[in-house]
Amino acid sequence: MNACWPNSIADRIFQLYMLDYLDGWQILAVLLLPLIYLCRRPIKIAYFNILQSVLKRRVKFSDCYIGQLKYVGGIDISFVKDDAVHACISLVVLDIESLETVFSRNKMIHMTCEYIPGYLAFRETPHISKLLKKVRDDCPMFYPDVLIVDGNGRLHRKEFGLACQTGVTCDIPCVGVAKNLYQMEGCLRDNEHKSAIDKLKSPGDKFEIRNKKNTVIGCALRTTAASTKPVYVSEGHRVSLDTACRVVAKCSKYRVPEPVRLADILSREALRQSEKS
DNA sequence: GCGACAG
DNA sequence: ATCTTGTCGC
Repeated sequence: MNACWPNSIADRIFQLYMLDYLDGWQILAVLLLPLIYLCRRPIKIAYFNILQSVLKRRVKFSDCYIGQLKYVGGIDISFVKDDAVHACISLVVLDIESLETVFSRNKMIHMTCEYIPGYLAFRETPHISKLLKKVRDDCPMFYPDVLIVDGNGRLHRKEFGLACQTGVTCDIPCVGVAKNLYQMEGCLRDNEHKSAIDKLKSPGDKFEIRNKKNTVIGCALRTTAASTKPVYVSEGHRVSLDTACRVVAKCSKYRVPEPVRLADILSREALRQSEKS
């Protein structure tokens, strides 16, 4: 059963309202979101489509940093096996030069929305934005300058995936990193794609991924010498694809960039600890 | 309508 | 997302 109200919804509406992201009708639209979580899948999808297109108008696929890039944040959510509700979300903040953890926080949550491919953001963004807001209030000195989430940004059917929605909702520069290719028309795991992967020889090598409309929406990036399989990097918000790739390449010791990797380890560990007690 | 499908 | 040890190779 997912018949419960997301307790973050008030925060979310307020946040969007304050950022001047929503007019009257759109506020109504977001107010209805918890009700929509209870509806059937086709209704959810129709509604999510509308919200995506509303929020998409705010996304910026260009570099607009304020100040210097110092802290990189990573977000990940881990789940309990056979339990669709209980999960743990972790935020890790690293110094981009030394790659040392300067801050981390995790929190037990319960998911209110099922996973629908293409609409991952509606499942994860409420929790991410809540955690970020808390960090911004409690320890603003460690608030990340750029955030890496594990999920796509612009590399998405509607060019508006998790990283975009998180970036826009929280108004933070955001990069999307996916471990698998999100397949859609014009971008498939076919032989052409596989042969392009084979051409990636050294860390930092990448190739563009294009839309059906021939727009560059993301990159396959080889992060280390050891990993044959690339990660898929795309713009989230307030970063260009070029910058996104540079940030990801810079903080990759292993295939998955450190912030996301450490967040994954931390949230998994926290989940195991809470299971014992 | 059917299949594919980030986490 | 989750289950899951060792093992082969640089």
